[in-house]
Amino acid sequence: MKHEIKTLLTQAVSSLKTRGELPADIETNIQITRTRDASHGDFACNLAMMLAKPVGKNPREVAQLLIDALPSHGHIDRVDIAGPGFINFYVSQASALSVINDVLTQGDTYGLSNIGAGRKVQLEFVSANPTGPLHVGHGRGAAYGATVADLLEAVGFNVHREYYVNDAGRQMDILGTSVWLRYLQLCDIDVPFPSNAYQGDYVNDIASTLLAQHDKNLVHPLTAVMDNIPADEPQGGDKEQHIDALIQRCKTLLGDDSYLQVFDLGLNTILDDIRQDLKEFGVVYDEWFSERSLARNGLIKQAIERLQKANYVYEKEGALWFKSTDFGDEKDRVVVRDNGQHTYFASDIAYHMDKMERGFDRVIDVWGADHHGYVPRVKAALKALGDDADKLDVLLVQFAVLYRNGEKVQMSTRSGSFVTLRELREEVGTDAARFFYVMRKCEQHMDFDLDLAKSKSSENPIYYIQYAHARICSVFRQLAEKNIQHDIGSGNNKLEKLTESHETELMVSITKYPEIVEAAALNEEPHLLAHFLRDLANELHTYYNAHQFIVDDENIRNARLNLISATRQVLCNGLKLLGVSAPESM
RNA sequence: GCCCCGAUAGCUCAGCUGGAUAGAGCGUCCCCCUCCUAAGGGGAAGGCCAGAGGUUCGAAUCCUCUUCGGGGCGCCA
Repeated sequence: MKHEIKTLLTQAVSSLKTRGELPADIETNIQITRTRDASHGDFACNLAMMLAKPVGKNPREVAQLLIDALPSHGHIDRVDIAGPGFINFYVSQASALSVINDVLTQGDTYGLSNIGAGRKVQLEFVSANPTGPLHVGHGRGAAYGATVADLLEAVGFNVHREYYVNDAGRQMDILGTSVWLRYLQLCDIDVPFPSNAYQGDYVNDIASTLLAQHDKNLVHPLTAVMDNIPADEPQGGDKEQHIDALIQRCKTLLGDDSYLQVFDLGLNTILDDIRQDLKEFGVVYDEWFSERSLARNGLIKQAIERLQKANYVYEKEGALWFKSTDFGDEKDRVVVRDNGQHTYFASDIAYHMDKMERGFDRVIDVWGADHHGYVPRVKAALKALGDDADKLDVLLVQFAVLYRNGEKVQMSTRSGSFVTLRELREEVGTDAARFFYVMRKCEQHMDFDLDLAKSKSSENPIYYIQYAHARICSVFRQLAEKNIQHDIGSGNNKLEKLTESHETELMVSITKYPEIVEAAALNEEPHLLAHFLRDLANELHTYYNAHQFIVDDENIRNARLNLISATRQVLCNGLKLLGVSAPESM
């Protein structure tokens, strides 16, 4: 309807232009909005006020010109000028009622559209280092990314969901070494555990598996392990030097093959856990992209060579630097260190180069807000490579700060004292977690009150929405118990019986649903849908309280049943898009 | 020091990208089940939209500055 009105106005403007009543070169930006107040009709347009000044007439005069030039339309009863020059459109009742049948016939597909026209979008999200279980901070990125992906798919984009696995680098070496040290402890070697190693229990579990697989074949005496290792921080040394020396010692004593086995056991165990965790959270991927594969396939080398060829790389103090300042970054960045190792940034350049080569129309990265400083250099690299950096959008998700008993929960992966996503799901349930995470705009800091989310009381908006859905299902169960048939066809013929204000409001909301899905998808703002569903549930509950559905008059009964059945369908479709279940009873 | 995000009811947040009288939930107070789930509904109170300028027919929304929060700025990953 919105689009139809816009078309009508566009026609009006062009006919006024050809008749010379509007200057031919004037620019129009036609915005149709839904009115907040029913007394202003159903839709409003501010075009007349925007044209008033350039045309040199008062807004109400312009509005009258536009209305006179407006082609007639079967579904519009009346067009008024109101206030300072708004043009208000009144939609016919028949048109308003028709939405109910639309929903009932379209079912699961109501709200879907094809605005994306099959364009390929790649969405990379979570991509947490596989050095430990996902924590609640990752949960927000997971819920947000998955929902944006589903929304984009709902409006017709071809979405490719991807997880970038950081299976290379120092953090992973620390993990491998942590596993080995725990393994030594299991083998009664009294080796001190570094303060900078991964402290979590899961490291012990992996070490147990290692012991089961290799018996004591990977054991080395304490003296060999600790010989000449610089002191750890608690002993007055440097924790970084301490762990790095241990990593080297681990590699030397085990040899390449055995080291890789320990490393891969840690990596795969944790990755499997992450995969399972996300799956249970309703988050699935099309691809798990390995960072190590970049080097293996020569992509990093290729990326750096391309940058060199384009003359954006120079050598300084033994390292290779990328001239990102040529593209607006604050300082140049190292891509290959003086020890010959490429930096993480070099991997990222290669990864993004590869994304571009895979032919996506659009590439979206969902990152934690702490990585915001990283955006300019990645975009700079893409520009330097000659790619279209505008194809890349980085969505920054702010941290979720947890509160327990009114106090901030401190989180640290290293110390092992964090709340995992799995714990959160077990405490509050997947539905509530998914919903809570996307209830806020992603750039909004979020206070996640664990106690509140845990409490299974009416305070939880997700229960409120699910309850509305279950309530409707319950009505139909009652109907069946009373042996009354719901005649959809007859209800559809008697929709004009739906004259109560509650009913009209419900219909308007249902009509809005496709617009909400569209806006939520195109703006990457799932919270719009979350809020819409809350409002829709509220209208349903209000209606439920004010009127009986199972009444003696079968015309009214069937019409009302059609309306609540359509409402149920919209609630169900919306919840599904948010990754939340729609229970039939509660 | 530089950069990003935020500031709206007592609390947690919306506000459709500049529109008509700024909205929800929670909390507080009052009311509603002989009736399809009271896990619900209705009503009341509660606001200098952080502050000051600017842009225009019109600003919570856009721009600048100030104040106050949160986060980030490595040859770490």
